[in-house]
Amino acid sequence: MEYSVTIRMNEHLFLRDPEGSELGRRIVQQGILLFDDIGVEEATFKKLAERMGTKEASIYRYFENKHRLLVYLVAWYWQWLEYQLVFQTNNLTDPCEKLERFLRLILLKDLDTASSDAIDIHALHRIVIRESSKAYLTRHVTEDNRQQLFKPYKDLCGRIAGIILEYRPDYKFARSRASSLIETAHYQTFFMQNLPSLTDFAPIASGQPEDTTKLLEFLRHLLFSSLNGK
Amino acid sequence: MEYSVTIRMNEHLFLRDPEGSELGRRIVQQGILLFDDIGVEEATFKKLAERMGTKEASIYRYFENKHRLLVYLVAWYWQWLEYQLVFQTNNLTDPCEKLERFLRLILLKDLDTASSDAIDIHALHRIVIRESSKAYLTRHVTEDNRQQLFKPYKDLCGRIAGIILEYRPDYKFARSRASSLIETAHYQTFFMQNLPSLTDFAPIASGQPEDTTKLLEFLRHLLFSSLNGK
DNA sequence: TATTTCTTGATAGCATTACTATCTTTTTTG
DNA sequence: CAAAAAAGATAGTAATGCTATCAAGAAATA
Repeated sequence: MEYSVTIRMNEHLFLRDPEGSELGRRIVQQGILLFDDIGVEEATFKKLAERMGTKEASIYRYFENKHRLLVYLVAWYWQWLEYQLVFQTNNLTDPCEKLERFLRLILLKDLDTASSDAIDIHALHRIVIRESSKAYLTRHVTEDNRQQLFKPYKDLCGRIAGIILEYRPDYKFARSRASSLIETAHYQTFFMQNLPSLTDFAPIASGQPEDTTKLLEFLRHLLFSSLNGK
Repeated sequence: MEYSVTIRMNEHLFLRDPEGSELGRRIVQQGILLFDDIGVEEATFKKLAERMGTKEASIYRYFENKHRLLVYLVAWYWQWLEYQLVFQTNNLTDPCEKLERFLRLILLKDLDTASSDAIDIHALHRIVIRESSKAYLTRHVTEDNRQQLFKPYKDLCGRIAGIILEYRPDYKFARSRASSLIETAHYQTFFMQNLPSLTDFAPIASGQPEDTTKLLEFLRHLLFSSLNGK
């Protein structure tokens, strides 16, 4: 699986391109680990700097603030995911199969964990589940949106909507269906792990690596029942 | 419609019961207006105190912090909604009709806006859409959950799941279906208003009172296609 | 009615956060 | 090698998120 693709990011996401220097790359890499460890809320640039052996001010040269770093990471994730989708489906013709591939992808199933890259994709995935909605649930969505910060997410949704329309050209809710699918995957994962009584996927034993098989089945059921309905 | 029902709240949600004093009630009432005006992120107890003509310290006597106030408001909303659901469906026998009622309820459709109560339910609804997921998307979910802070949400989901099972006793995902329905209603509303390209409900003209008719149709379609599927 | 208790007001203070500014040293690059 | 750019180091500041204390007024109780 191709991890080390250089993903070109929107310039509004940063002050100085973190891909352009060793320090920048470490900010991203360690930022992911910090956010995953203690959560975005508890994280500060000071703590990140200490963890990295650098100074707060240096990080501020790359990212305007913590929120922008989060938006950057989430955008990176969506671009990465879209790339994976394209890569995994470009030899497929059946839209049904493409959707199935995507379902597995958003749950990060069957992914070779040998991350050659500096990015810990599983940590990033956990951040996306817990924190990504905070990237847009703010007062400045409109402004951020104007700066195209959510373009990667919209692009991905657009692509899924496209596959849905390949499958059912007359489906009326392709975009809402796509965004619902993604969001549902995320908070159902969160609920399963943290508020299991809101789901039907209670873990067999606590401490067990959680089983996404039933969740996948649920998502598949939801998606295809809506697309196959009269 | 009964607004002025006294809703009994979990004691862990506050330090001193806000229902028990005039000041307390004003904190809740004005808290809703402040959160709605400037968002939870921008809100502080200092600003709330200034707005109310009281002191920061007085508010701290009622609520541990801003987050707890948010959790309180959201819990209140869920209890209110469950009450409305019970009230509106206790004379119905058809589970299908009950679900239809609920769909309209989560969108706050056909509600007599003559709020006799001090609580501005529309403002609270907007807060729930924008901020409620932040009530549980934290590092201390587990602890908060142990204190039963999310019980109202779980109770409501449980009730919806119950209706689903009335309708389809063999449905395997009643709880996930219920929580998905609620969450989908919320962020699709948010997307419709803020990131419309993620939905199929683009407003006809900006500034127009947004039309939830198509969203309602979408939710109905999603719900019943999954329940009626083979 | 007197008194104790409870509630709120008023003021102060403190550690942390979220930056900004400046200056020096190191590294890169033309 | 010179000039420019990046990073390190140190300081500082306004706002945030509290906690503490004490006095005044209101309410409950003896």
